[in-house]
Amino acid sequence: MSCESEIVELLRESGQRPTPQRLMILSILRHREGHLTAAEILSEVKKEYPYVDISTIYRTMNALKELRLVSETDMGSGEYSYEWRLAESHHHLICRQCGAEFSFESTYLEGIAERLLSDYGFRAEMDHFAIFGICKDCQRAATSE
Amino acid sequence: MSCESEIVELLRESGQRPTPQRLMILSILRHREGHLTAAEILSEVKKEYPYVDISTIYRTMNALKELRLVSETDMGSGEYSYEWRLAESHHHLICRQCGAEFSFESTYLEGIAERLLSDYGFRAEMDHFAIFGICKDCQRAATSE
DNA sequence: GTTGGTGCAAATGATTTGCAAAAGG
DNA sequence: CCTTTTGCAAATCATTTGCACCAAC
Repeated sequence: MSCESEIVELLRESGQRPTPQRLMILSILRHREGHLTAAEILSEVKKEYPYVDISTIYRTMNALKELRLVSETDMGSGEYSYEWRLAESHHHLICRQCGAEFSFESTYLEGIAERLLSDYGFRAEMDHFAIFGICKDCQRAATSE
Repeated sequence: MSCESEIVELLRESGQRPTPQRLMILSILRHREGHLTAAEILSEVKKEYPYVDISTIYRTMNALKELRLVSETDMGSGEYSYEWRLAESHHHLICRQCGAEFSFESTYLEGIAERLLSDYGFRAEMDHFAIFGICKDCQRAATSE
């Protein structure tokens, strides 16, 4: 991949080592669209190298989180989801009734970060939001009861 | 309290019973500003009645969550925070460097829910958001390094 | 009485950690 | 070599659950 070397560089700069495990994890994060849980990443990596441990996934995710290369999102399932941050920015609508997920473009939230910066001096990182609510279908079902 | 009876009514309507434990929990949620973790609620309730169990707190929070009386928010600490939903709506800015918390008015996000409803038919519940980023002081510290 | 709620203890499940061995630079 | 990372196993920690007893209606 074209930007593989940039990432290796980034890891090195922060005193970290581009081990094969990490490169496999990175490749999976970058080539699979959307968010993955630690367990999902683990099972993908195991296809290539069955000896990886879940702790390595978590340790890698924490390292990448600090480098701001991945985002960690609470999708309401009890486990976190991770996503490559340089993917096209978007957010999620999650129906708390039927569990359906929709994504929407980040343009909806664009103005907010600017206002928070000018009003509070706070540099908000609005990468990957999960917004809970009720979807169209469940609303219809509720009113027709 | 003035609206105590309304809440008791709400519980009854959904087939639930206003037990002393629940009333204590409700009172704490309504009289303490801001968000509380399950453990914090527990220790408050224990001041009055030392036999409560943490499981009762969780069961009550889940019941109140379903009645939409409390919100549950991931504040990034590894445990959820709960808050009385009818409190004045606001959101949180949390600095991921120093951990400082600021709140901001819900007006910032008001337009978004409307747009999500008209564009996607999704009724978003944007009660109590936690937005992570870098606060003013930590930005200043970073640039002056 | 019947249903729902509590306390307790035990289970669960995600995430973290200690440690000795292996690998990177 | 010296430092970081790994795999493994064990620990941790928040949350949930089974169950017998109790309380509300």
